[in-house]
Amino acid sequence: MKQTGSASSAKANGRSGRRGTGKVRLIDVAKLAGVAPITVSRVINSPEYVSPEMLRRVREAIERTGYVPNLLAGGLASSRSRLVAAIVPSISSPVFQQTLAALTNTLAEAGYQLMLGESGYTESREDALIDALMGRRPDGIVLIGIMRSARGRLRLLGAGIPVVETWDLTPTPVDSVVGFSHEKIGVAVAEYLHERGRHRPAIVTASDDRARQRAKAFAETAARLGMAGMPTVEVPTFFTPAPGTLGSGRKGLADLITRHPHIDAIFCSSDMLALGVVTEAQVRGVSIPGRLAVVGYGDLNFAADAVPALTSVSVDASAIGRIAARCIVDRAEGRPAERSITDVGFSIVRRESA
Amino acid sequence: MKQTGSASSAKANGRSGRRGTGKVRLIDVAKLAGVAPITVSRVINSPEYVSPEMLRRVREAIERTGYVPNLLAGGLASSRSRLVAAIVPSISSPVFQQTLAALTNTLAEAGYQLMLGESGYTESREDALIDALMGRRPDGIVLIGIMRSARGRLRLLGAGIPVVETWDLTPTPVDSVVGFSHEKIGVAVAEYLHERGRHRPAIVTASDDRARQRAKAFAETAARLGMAGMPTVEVPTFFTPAPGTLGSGRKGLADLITRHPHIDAIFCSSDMLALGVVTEAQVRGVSIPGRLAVVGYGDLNFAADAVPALTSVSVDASAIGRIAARCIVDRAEGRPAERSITDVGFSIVRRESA
DNA sequence: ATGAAAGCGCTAACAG
DNA sequence: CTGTTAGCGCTTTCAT
Repeated sequence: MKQTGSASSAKANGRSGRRGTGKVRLIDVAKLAGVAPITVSRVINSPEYVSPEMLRRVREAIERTGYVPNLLAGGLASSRSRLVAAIVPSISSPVFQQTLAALTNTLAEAGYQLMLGESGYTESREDALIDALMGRRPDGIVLIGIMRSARGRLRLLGAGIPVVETWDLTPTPVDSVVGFSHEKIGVAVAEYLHERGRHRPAIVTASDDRARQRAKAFAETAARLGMAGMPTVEVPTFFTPAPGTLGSGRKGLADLITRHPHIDAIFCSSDMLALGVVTEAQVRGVSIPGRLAVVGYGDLNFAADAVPALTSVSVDASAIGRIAARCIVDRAEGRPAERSITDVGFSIVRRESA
Repeated sequence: MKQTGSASSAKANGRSGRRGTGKVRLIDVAKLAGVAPITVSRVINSPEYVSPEMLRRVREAIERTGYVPNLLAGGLASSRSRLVAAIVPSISSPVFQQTLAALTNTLAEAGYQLMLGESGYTESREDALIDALMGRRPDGIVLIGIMRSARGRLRLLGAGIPVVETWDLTPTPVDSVVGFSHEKIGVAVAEYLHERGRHRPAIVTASDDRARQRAKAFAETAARLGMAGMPTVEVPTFFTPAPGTLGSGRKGLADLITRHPHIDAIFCSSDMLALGVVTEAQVRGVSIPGRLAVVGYGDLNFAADAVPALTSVSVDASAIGRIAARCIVDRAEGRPAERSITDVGFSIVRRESA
């Protein structure tokens, strides 16, 4: 008959055990402080339940041993990994960086770490990524964009953890969503240009989902307002692979102005594209905003200082990250999430280009 | 006398245990396949040791149960978390994005996940971050930049895991380093401009470590070459907080040209700053490259398409990420790292602006 | 090629 | 407020 004994005290000191990292463990700290392991655990995770004297003693022992808790073990024991997964379509896309930064930092403050995955705008990679990340038992998952694949939705739902979709709105989030309406942006920009007397709009857009939503709403609204001459004429559109670059913006204007010399406004799916359009316009001697109005999207940090300064759709990318992080942390700590759909809105920042 | 029994088989099915996630476990798969748990483990982690028939049976069971291995548990048992930590000074700094993307993807291919932390260019945050990340027992850690704080170096060394410092070179890496010499860049750019007959150079630079290294080497070389008129005259320099923006580039030129009207070349610490300088030059009617040569850094995707196209220092940011990832994976899997110092070099891409 | 036993380092549950 | 006990779900070691 084997005695389990105090499994952990079996070979407390030294690495005589099966394997082990040879590092300081919780039990080593407990020994030094002359307390039970669980007390050390409490000092770390719920100091409010520990007497000041004990706190002092244990903390000194932690200090002296240089103990760093093994969160893998803690996570396994508590079913709370304090890990949050994020799936980003493109890490190098500048619009998402602020969200990512806010996410990382807000989570870090709460003791959570972000795991990053890049899906590259394709559903299959996204699904594979979800599986890989799920194995880590994250306490939550943040998606840039909304989950369209049915299989992905099921897997997320099945995980039973908070899921936050972002940068978009949907009436049917997997769990919760924080973003804004790309459709409304398209409508608003079309109206903005219409009010300023533009009648022949065009579009330069990257071909990702959300950019297309904005373009579609823009085109429809333009048609509705009779901007294209008559409701059925299509708004000339130049597509380019995501993410948009200055170069593709230049190509966009070159293409559009050749095929449709009378356009007087362009809605770009990113500020980088808009900067490209502006650049090409300068090269061709097309005056902005005189002959051509240009509206960008993202209100990136160069928009205000470009010449002419870019009118752009501004979105609070940091807020999206912060709110998503709070949403997950709240839920993970047992607090109910405030609401499942958060619209952070947007605004059109009027500058010289339109 | 307690029997430990088969700890795991105690309450195989259902959540009658202490807690637990109610999810499918390895043992559930084993039961369904009628094999020992370890066999399922082998099918997943070392299929080469399992017979084809067994492989088939177990894989079917995995499929039918929808089993997703708990890597937290696996990591604890094997002391290999398959997690890699990355510390970035600034997530939103465009130069690092490609490295981050390459890192994430190369690691993901090898079954590793990246955990992200942002240090914000300060040593104290960096140290705190290291502690937080170490608790996760990563199999490796990647730093953008080199570790200067002594405390940080010690903690990294003490962790006993591969550490890769990047985006710089040092003869004394904590472990290994993959980057390039910022000093050489400064020298090379100064020589480049000198060869093209520029004699009154200036600098617009962000005030981060690496940018300052480039600026310093540039200034020293310029002085050595007699570019500043005589060896002791300082090269006019405009500093701006990192990261550099288009706006600060414009301010930089405005400031420099007011105080030093005769400058004929500017070395910028980023392409965004260079774009700002170019923009401001256009506004002021300063011809580029006629009166003023401008060199950027980063060779970002807009450099080639700007007007005038930006001459820039090109660095293979993706290679840094890929090599760093391989370095870590190799070491983690027991293969020896190829070498501890990798210089990926750089090149000056000659375009219109200089 | 497969299996049994024994933990990895920590925390939840329940006492006192 | 502190301690005891029993695992969390997996993999290593050693045996067959």
